[in-house]
Amino acid sequence: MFRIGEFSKMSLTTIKTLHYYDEVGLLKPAHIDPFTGYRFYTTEQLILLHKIQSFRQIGLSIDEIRQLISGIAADFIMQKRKSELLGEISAKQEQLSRIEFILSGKEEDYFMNYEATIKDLPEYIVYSKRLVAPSYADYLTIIPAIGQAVAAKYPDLKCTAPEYCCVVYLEPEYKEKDIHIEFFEAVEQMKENFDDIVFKKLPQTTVVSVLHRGPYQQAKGPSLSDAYLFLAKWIEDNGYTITGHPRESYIDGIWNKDNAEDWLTEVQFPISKI
Amino acid sequence: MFRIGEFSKMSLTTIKTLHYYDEVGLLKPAHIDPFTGYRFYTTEQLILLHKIQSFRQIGLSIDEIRQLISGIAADFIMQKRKSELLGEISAKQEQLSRIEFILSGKEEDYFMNYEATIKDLPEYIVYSKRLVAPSYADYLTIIPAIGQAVAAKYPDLKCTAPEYCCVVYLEPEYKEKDIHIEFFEAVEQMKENFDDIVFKKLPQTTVVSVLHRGPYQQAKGPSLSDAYLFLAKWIEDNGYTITGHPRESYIDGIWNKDNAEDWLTEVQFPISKI
DNA sequence: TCTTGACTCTCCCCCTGGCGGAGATTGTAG
DNA sequence: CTACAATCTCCGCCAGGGGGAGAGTCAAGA
Repeated sequence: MFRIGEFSKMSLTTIKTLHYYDEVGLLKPAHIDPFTGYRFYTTEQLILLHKIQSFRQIGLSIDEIRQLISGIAADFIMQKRKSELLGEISAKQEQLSRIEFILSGKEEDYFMNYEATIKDLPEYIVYSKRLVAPSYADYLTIIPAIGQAVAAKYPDLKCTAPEYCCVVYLEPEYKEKDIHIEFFEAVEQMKENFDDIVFKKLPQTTVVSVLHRGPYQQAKGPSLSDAYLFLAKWIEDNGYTITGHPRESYIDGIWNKDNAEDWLTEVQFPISKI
Repeated sequence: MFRIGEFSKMSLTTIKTLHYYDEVGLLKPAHIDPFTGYRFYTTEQLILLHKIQSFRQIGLSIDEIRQLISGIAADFIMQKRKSELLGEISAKQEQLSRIEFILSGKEEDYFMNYEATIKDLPEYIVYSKRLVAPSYADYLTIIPAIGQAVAAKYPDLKCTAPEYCCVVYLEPEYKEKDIHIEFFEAVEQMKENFDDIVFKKLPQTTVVSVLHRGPYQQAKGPSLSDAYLFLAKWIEDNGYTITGHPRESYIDGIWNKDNAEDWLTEVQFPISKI
């Protein structure tokens, strides 16, 4: 019978840990003096603790070790831990890749000053319209008109709060003219389609996004196209693939901010891992 | 200005998390109503939160993000996180390797029923003696004699509590006769050498160890040599290299347990990763 | 026999990054 | 005026222990 300090040195385990294992019922002392409360251990406990240490070293939780010691389903627990580990390793490797991407950005690559974030967009109920815009400048007339048409048809229909209003680019390459787009605005309920307005559910999607602050085009400072360049590079360097058309979601713009420097747009690419 | 619920939907962040970020000073609302306590956010906070999310996704802590936002030492923090990640990934890969080793052990490999544990042995002050034992059976006469000789020379010298008493095998291959060994016993202080007894410090060492329960040799059931086989396989399969001679450390034996089934021996191999 | 110092006990708080719930206000729509 | 939704603060919880306070125990030296 060893007192806890001696047992702690034999097993290379701190007294605190032995207290804890006693408390959670993982390793009870062979005997506890009923008067002093002193814990006494034997070499039986040393064997068990050696087992516990080996299981802790492969990352099993106290609870899993408790199950293993009860003698059940060793293979099942090991398989479970193995698949956990595979997931954890690939998550860390992804973080590493993203860090290296950031470290690779030089000061002179001014378009690298975005922060890419992965988001799981929820499902949205939207009305939508496909159209071909002669040029970007025409957005400002075309898009408000759609909203007005819907409001005229369904006066009770409300947009979601907060608003989610975006444009999807249907063509792969960049164009200055005759831009094929689909416009979406999130609303609270589905309604019947009319004219070219289609109500649908925009499914849940995983995207990588950046926020673009400022006007859409400018001579000095980043234009919106830099956000696209950045995301394309990010997606390639971090081993993702694009699974859909890019979206621009408008947060602040000419309708609520006079100064173009204050405009805020989110660019999103649907992606998945390999 | 958005209330917290609306802001939460815009940013895809839970209200709880926003409360928490406010509390820890990571993201303060633009305004708090002094009468109701309601929090109000603007798109400025949305931009900042987007940054925070991207940093959280690469595993930075709240504190590190707070430093980054204060505008200091971005590269330093990223490098630090990178080396952390490299360490974490290799730790997980080691766990994976150990799990796969366990899963590869079939029921019929009865010698696989050991549990390998890595330990950092502390430094020990020991007296030691090199000798050649004609056979294993001679241990029982040779070793006690050494202890008696030391006790006669230094009556005040005490062994450590708990005892640490081990034999190191100086030759690489297994032998049944004329075994070259070095015997160690941990004591409390250094003393002058005498005869063939040498006092020294056994340096701190990393070992992989198993516990062997039962007699040293037996017809059915594992013999001590199975522990060596097991460890050798473990070391190779998990990508370690042996960096020293194996040790047997005696915990329970004939001196305190009559029944050989109760003997307990620890076998240790000094190792390092690649 | 007394004292001193080393051990050990229990109890409580701390770490991370939030999550869940209770009970009390506040805001808004019918 | 009354629901009901939104929000507030406060408290406890997770894993795996670490740190320390204050009190009781044990063994050896004077």
